[in-house]
Amino acid sequence: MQPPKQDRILQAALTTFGQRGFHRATMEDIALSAGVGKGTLYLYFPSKQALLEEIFRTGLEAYTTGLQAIASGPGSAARRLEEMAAFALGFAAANREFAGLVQEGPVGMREEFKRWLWGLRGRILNAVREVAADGVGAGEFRPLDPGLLAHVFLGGIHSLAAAIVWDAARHDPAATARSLVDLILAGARPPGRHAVPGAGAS
Amino acid sequence: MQPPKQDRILQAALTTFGQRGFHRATMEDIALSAGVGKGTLYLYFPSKQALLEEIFRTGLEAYTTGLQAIASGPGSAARRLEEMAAFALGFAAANREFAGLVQEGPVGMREEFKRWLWGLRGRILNAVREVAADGVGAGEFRPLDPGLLAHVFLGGIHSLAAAIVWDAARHDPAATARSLVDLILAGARPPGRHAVPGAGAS
Amino acid sequence: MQPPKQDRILQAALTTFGQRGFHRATMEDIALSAGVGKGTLYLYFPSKQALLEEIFRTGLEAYTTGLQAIASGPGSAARRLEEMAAFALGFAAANREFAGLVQEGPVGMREEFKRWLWGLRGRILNAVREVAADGVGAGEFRPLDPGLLAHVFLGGIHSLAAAIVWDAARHDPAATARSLVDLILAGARPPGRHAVPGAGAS
Amino acid sequence: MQPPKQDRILQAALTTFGQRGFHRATMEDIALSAGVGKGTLYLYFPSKQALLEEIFRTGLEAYTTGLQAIASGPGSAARRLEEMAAFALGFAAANREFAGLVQEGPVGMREEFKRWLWGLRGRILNAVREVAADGVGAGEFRPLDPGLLAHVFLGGIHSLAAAIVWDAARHDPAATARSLVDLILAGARPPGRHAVPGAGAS
DNA sequence: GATGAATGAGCGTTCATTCAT
DNA sequence: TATGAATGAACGCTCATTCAT
Repeated sequence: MQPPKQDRILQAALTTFGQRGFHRATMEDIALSAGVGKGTLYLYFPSKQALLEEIFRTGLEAYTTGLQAIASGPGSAARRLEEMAAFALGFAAANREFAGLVQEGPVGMREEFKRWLWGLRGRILNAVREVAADGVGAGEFRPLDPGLLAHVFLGGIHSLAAAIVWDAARHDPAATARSLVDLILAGARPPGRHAVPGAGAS
Repeated sequence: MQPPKQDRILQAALTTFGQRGFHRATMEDIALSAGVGKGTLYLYFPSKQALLEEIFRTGLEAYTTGLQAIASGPGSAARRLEEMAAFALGFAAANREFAGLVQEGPVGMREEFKRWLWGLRGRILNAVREVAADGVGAGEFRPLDPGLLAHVFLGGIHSLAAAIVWDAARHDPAATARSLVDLILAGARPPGRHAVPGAGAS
Repeated sequence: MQPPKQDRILQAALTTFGQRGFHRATMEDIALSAGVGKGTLYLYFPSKQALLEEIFRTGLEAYTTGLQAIASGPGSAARRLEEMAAFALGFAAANREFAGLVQEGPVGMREEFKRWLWGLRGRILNAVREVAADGVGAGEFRPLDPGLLAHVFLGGIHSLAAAIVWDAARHDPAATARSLVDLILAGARPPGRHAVPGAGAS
Repeated sequence: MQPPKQDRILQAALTTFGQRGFHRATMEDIALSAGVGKGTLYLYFPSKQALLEEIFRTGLEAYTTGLQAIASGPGSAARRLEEMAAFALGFAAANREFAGLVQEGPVGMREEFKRWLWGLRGRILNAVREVAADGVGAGEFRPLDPGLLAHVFLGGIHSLAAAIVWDAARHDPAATARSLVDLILAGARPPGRHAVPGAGAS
């Protein structure tokens, strides 16, 4: 009962949405879990939708901001990628309920909010893209499509995050991040073997 | 009115679920879209849930089977990865509505069906993992964690697929697949530069 | 498949109504049980209601007619009452499904049909009433309200019939009829004891 | 709006079920009649079924308890029978709607509840049976089957009650009860006339 | 502010009935 | 005559939201 009521409600909503899914969760469930009356929810949030959106907004904003801060921070491109990966995986591990909810997808959201989500996704992709472009500019990376690297990097992270959420197994975000970045930087081919032009189309 | 009624209904359901989301779509919407009476839906599918699950089952089974066939087919590991990427991106491009629906996530599905989905996901990851292991065994790839490669590979593909679905822009699956695989195989570092132990902390 | 189709349908409807109750029985159930197509039912009966009413009509008409025949037949009043009781109990025992259905009551019947039923009930009460009046007129019975005797007589029979239907136990209609009539004719008091005016207030 | 809402709803349900029959009555009808919203019904009763069962339970429990109290009370057997008859007929007259509903039969009830009803019926029959057995034991009645007397007694009462419900005519429960019991006690035969052995089978 | 009783729009599902074959 | 695929009106029930206290 110590945290301000608004936070208690958000936490209760997060838990409830996570457990039962957005549509199966009722406002009564949430009120019960928050230890407040049903009507009280509406003093702090105008609707069930708004509750969900607020959770998404707050959580994803923190996630995005964290990634952007690292992206625009100091260090080599490789170093920053590794930090971003560690941050993202650590975020998922530290916020399983939230991560699970996000994986349920943009269920029943207003079109407008879906666009905001898509924009956010773009901001994250952009952050990675810029790091990649930095790397290319600095000669740290070979010339490559920064956008493609962003998809592979983030896609890999989110796939791993999904596994973390589902398996409930312990993972070491830092170690996983190191391996992931190593794979992406060094590639799968053995050192010394060069790509043969046109090899892919043989 | 030519395609058999069951297919008309599935198609209508796919479209309606895709446009409005599972929960907002009503059986009446679907019936209208299929050009049949509401009761007719129940002659072919026992419930709204079943309709959704049938769509997922059919589509994802085809997707998974396609990937598995390539994975266990002939060709070098690199070659197979490229074909799988091309197949996956082509599948998403050719089935935008379905791909979009899948991205909505397992909304409101029975726990049992969620487990089936998760198992399917495992089968797909496994297919990639095996190709990766083949590559490592044949010396085509350096020693690496096949599971990690699977996450990076599939994560990258699904991230690109999401972009394809949203942007409605034209993409060339084959070309994108080539670039993607090239990046993963060769890595982001310039050729000749080797990973320096501890380089990430420069 | 030998009995004419109309009878097969009626029999199937009787069984199905009896097993599931009128509202829970579906026309499909009945068609299945009769071994005909659903549409065929409507060639013989205009509606589900009509099917039920026809069953009631046929069965109750036979019941009523049987009772009336005995009532207006030969024999002493006591003798006729005994025959009527035996007939009624035998009818219930021989037509359990039908008797059970009747005990479910006039479920969902049109007001018009309910009136017909009520009229039928009146005809049966009248038949007994006339026998009672005969008995009084002939000095076989003491002066009494024939209508009251009709209620007691039929009420007793129907209460016993309900027990027969529910218990599925074997009963001997003739013996039960004899006991029933004996009780009603001789009364519960020991022979020789006369009703003492005001005795009830002792 | 004065009686507590639960009672208003029960009353409205009783009336509506009585007028339209259980299956034709809709929850909306009932809500309208009770002057509350449709959803409100579900705050007090979990389902339409439950509403019906509650009506039956409450009413029949009162009826049964009343009869049992008289049966196990003081007084001669004859006296108690008369009081029970008066109570039963008075109950029907005072609760016409309820009595009519009961006569509709156990429509659409769960098998479990039907068994409860049947058990209740057994309790009532038993109450009468015990009074009859008392009478026999005390020499007040001649040796007779108490169960048979119970069927005749209750059957007669319920037949009369049905007439009361349908006719909407004024009846005097006490007087009718007196006549009924007199008939059953003294029998239909003129005083002094004894049953001739074998007469029934002549 | 806080509550929870009350509301009623909305939806999945059933099934008697129709009608093209 | 016989069929059963197709229909859509009808209804029980849920739950987000409101508002009197």
